[in-house]
Amino acid sequence: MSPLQQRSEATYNRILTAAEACFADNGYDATGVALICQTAGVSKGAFYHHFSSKQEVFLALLSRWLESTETQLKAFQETTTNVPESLKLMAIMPQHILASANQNFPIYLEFLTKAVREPQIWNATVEPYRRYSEFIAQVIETGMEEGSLKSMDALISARVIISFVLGVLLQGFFDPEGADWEEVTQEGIRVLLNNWVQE
Amino acid sequence: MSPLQQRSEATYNRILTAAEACFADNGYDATGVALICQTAGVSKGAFYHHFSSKQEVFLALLSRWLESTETQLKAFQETTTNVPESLKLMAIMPQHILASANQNFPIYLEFLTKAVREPQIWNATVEPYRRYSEFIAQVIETGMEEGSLKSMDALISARVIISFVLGVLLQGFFDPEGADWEEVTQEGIRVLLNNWVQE
DNA sequence: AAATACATACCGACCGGTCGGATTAATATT
DNA sequence: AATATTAATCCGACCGGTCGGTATGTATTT
Repeated sequence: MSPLQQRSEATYNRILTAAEACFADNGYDATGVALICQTAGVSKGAFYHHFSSKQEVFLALLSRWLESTETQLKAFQETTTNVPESLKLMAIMPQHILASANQNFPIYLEFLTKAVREPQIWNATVEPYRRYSEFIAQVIETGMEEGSLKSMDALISARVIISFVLGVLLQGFFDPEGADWEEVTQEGIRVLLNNWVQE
Repeated sequence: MSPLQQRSEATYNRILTAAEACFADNGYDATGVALICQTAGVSKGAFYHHFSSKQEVFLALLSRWLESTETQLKAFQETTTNVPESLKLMAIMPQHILASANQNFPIYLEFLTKAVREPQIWNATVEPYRRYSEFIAQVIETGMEEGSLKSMDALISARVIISFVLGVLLQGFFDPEGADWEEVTQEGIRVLLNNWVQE
């Protein structure tokens, strides 16, 4: 890669990470392009050289996030040994993902609010989410085949798990002091699995 | 009430409902005061006569929503007879609340996103939510005392239920066609209660 | 020299909020 | 009952400022 390309890519990333920070701090609308440039230490010309609009940065951020979660999911697919155990692990995973990237949570919320009105964003958000659901359903079905799980509607159960995890996530973010969310997760998963595991 | 007061209150409400619709359609930031006025059939002067700022309308809307849910919750407190059964009912309730007010869901999301950054909104949102949690916890404790529920940590279990319901709500809104969410709710509650109910 | 990468100055649209005044209604006065 | 006075309600033109985006110039690399 030539030095010019290198520099170009560097500024591109500077803009992206700066935008991520600004969006997280102030929200999408309240964040001006000028602020992003200033934070990135870059001029407006550079910004519009790399991105055609503010929304494009937003979309780039979105896809980057989705890719990373997708990757983390794939990583789990390989460590799967015992089905109930891996379900337990996968349920706890999002907690840690978000714990490590807690300051970015507002952006994800913003993604959701935008997704309501912008079909482009909706697709980009919902499609990977559906993959996630089906993946979990598949794990459950594997468990049923190997006899470690009772017979049931795998997709419904997958939704139940995801719903629970999602809810804990939301609450944990908004009211971190409100409860020991780690414990809540444990208890919920315990109860759910306790019902589904074949003795 | 004098005719003048009547008219005043009428325009006040017109502005509120217009704002609710506009916010739901376009989001908070994208909704200009001018649009709200136009929708309400009211001048800008009238608007700023009743509200000191755009944000104040938003807050008024928020408190109105919180009050209504609070009321609906109180209503349940009185129909409580059998604890497991009423838990089941209460879990289904939010579904119907939101099903009837589905077009307003984006606003609630907006409430949440705003709550992240504005302490005033955060307080107004989290405080009633905590009341909600404690209310459910209390119901559970009642069930434990009367022997219909096993002995457990009531608050943790309450969070588990709420998490699950919240998650279903979110998913059901964003991906209504993705699953039979009614069934998912039923199954989740069934599993949870099945574990907690004293045989 | 040609192209890529960036910088600066600037435009036009828009938006929240203000302001002076008009209109309506309630009250006091005659 | 008619009129005058006051107060509340509402109108809409307008302002200050912001913001996304553009036009144009410069520097650096190939």
